[in-house]
Amino acid sequence: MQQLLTHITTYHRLSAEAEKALQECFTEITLNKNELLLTQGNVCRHLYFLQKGALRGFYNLDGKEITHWFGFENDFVTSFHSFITGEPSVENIQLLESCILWAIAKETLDDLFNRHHDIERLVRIIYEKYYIRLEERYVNAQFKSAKERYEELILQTPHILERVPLGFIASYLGISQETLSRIRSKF
Amino acid sequence: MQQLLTHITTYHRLSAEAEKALQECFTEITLNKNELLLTQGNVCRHLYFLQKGALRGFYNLDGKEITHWFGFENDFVTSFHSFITGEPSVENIQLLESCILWAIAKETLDDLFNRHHDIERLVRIIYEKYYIRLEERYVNAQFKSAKERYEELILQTPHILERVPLGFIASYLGISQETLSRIRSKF
DNA sequence: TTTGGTTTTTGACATAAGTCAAAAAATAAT
DNA sequence: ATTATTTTTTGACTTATGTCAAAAACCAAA
Repeated sequence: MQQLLTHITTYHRLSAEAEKALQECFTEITLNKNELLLTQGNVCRHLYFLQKGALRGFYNLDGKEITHWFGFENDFVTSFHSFITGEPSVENIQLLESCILWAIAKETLDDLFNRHHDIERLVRIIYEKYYIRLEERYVNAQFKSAKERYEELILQTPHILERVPLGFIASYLGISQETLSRIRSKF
Repeated sequence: MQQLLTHITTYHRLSAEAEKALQECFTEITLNKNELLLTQGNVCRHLYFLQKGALRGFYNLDGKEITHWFGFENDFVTSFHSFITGEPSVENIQLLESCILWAIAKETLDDLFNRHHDIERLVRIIYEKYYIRLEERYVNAQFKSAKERYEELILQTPHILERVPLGFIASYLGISQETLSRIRSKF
């Protein structure tokens, strides 16, 4: 919990009361490797803070699993579309390692927003940062070669190679595993 | 201005006072076709609401212009990264048609946030919707073929073909103009 | 260790998309 | 209308990446 509180100060400093209220609204969850935090078809009613571990978001397309994001320490994770719209999720969230997570339900968060302007500001600022991150990913996906995308990924998340199977990384990069292997072989 | 006020109610209904305050903070701007709303290297200090017209965001890469987004009626536009971080923009915003815009400066918006929780909520909700949109674009960019991306674009923005030269559309789709032409020729 | 399973790499070939050059079509200017 | 300019299409060829199959490397138990 302390880690979550410390982490959010990198975005915005909360008042003591807001911090206390926030603290009371998160619940600790631990799950084991390969377990699913969310299964497609279900509504994702929670936002999670990933304290320790790694996970991936993936969906099924023509019988193949497409990994479209990874989560690591200090990431906020959820099936965003489902969480916001309340519609069933098209994606699954699977643990790549055993994880410690902190969960908050959407209604609880909305309630916090009503009680503490400060917390809504915090989330507004977090959204801004996450939006910028996604914009960067979008530009990479659309306008860079497979090799460039791979190099960019290693730069951004150097630890990823030791923690995530190459098959998932290839999928995330939008290339076949064979192509990724060949890119890697040419140092 | 009325169009802006009406449009934001599709996201969140403001109190009368908040609406009044908001109204006073936007300034009307009209610009002609081909003019630049923002030039790379400059900090983008404003958020704009596009009442009428069309524009594009593009940046230069190896001497080529990469169009990475379009704006149309009722879109909020800015160089988001620059607007949020205060760093010089890497992108340009150019008018594809003569436009009517409403501008608000970042400090003015921050001031509104302090005075009206309600307006910060509105923006938080707008961010959520724009994030979801961008996620969809990302998935298209990364995991779909050029043909699929084109079909998706036509579905989302049917009017785009009459308003935007194919060269810009090809760039936006991340393909060469020749490839786009060939996709189109096979109906 | 040895075995069995998973993950990663390699090879041969197929396909999607890019590049360069030129023609054709559409638009704008005289 | 006629010419000039820009936009779009077509053709020939190249390159990046995908697919399928098999081999190799790696890992985890027994």
